Amino acid sequence: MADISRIQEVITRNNELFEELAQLYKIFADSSRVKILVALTQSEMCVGEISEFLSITQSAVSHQLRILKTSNLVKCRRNGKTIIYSLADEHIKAIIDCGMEHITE
Amino acid sequence: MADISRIQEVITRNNELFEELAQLYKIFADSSRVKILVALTQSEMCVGEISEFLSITQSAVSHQLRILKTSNLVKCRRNGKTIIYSLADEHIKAIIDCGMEHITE
DNA sequence: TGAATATATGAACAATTGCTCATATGTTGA
DNA sequence: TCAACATATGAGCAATTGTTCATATATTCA
Repeated sequence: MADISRIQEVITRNNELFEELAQLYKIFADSSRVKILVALTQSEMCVGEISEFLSITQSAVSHQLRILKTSNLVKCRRNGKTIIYSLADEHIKAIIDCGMEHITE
Repeated sequence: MADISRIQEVITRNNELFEELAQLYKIFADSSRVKILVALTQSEMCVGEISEFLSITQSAVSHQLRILKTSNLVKCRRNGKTIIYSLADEHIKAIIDCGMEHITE
């Protein structure tokens, strides 16, 4: 039996942290974005390639990539006419693996 | 440089798995639910206690707890008039910690 | 320079979501 | 049995979201 009011205080004090945490999970909370991120754990890719295997329009992919980029989960570089996306850091794979472990238990 | 069509095939074949993964993250994608889950990592609690420190109505908490329960993230038991909620398993803390690590890097 | 190709952006819309309000259900103790 | 308390549920609503369509921007190459 823990002291509830102490827990309450911790939650309240770190309120913004938990808002931010929810915000992070919100990005993983869409299957298109999850599939994009999973694909990018294997290899960098351009928009057209992603669009093709997700069976959604180029526009939709572009919108999702913008969300991922704004959240610093992916980065991109231009290569001629195409723009190549890749994961921004290694944490992302860890987060995916962590959720995966819960599902496939 | 990996073989894109192989990646595409893996994504397509495991399609439902990624849908399920996104569904899992969707549950963590709300700050009220995150705070509830974090609080429950510290101690089991009844609905009234949760409602109090989240500053949302008992009804809202109840709705969220139903979502958490349906998704098997929390379990509950009755104790007289109150109903006491606790985490369903230890994975949940792991998922939270994993996201937290990304934020506080 | 201008057509072709690749990507980004904005508006619009349907679907989903989290909340509140009102009320129902369930439990206790007098 | 009935009032008081704790929790659950359903309807309704505003806000957010993911997509498509149309169009803008950027790059290459003839």
